[in-house]
Amino acid sequence: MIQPLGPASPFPADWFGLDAVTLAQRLIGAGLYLDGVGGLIVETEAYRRDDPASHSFRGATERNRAMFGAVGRAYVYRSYGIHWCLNIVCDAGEPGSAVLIRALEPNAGLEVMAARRRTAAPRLLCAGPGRLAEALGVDRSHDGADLLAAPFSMTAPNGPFALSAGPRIGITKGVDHSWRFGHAGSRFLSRAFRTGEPG
DNA sequence: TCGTTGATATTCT
DNA sequence: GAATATCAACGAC
Repeated sequence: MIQPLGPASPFPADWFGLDAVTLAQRLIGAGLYLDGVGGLIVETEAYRRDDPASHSFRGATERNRAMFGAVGRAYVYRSYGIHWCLNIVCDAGEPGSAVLIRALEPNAGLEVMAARRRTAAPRLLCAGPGRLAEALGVDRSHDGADLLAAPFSMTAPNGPFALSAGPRIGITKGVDHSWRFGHAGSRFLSRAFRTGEPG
C-alpha cells in the first residue's frame, strides 16, 4: 500500500508537457478520481507518436483525435469491442503521445466501484485498463475531457516511489521498449513485473 | 496456479 | 475480412 506522507497537493499541470515515457514514470503515485471515485495510480504505459504500437503512429483519425489535441485531456478508446481504456494526453514538442493508465490502488468510492465491477475484492477493482475504466465509470463521453477539471480530479504523487519497468502488455509491435511502469511490489497491478529495476 | 478461449465494437486493409 | 493497448470463465493439473 502507498502510505500518504501528508495532505494531497494539486497535480502539476506542466508535467503534461513532458514526453510520454517520463510522464508515465511520474504518474506512479498520483491520485486519479472521477466524481470522487478512484485511487492512486500504480501502473502506466507510454505511447509515443513515433511508436508502432501507438494508435497515433499512422496519424490522426476520428478515433485518436484526442491524442493530437490539448495535453492533460483524456483519450478514451474501445478495446476488443468490450472495454474502455483511459489515457492521458501529453506532448514533448510533437503531438500524438499519451500515457495509458493501467491500474489504480483504490482509495475512494470503494462501494461504488464494487457495485460497477460486481465484485468486492479491492485487488480486482482497478487492476487493468478495462477494469479501471469500468470501476470509475469512464466511457466515450469522457474522450477529450480535461483531467484537472470536474468531473475528474488529480493529486500530485507523494513520492518518491520505487518503480518497476518492463515491456508493454498486449501489443505485437514496439515490444523492444520497456515502457510499462509500476509501483514496485504493489498488489494492485494488472500483472507482476519480471524485474524490479526501472528502465 | 496455469493455459485456453469466447465475447464483442471499431478501425483499418 | 483481419486485427485489436482486455477480461472472465472454464478445465487440466
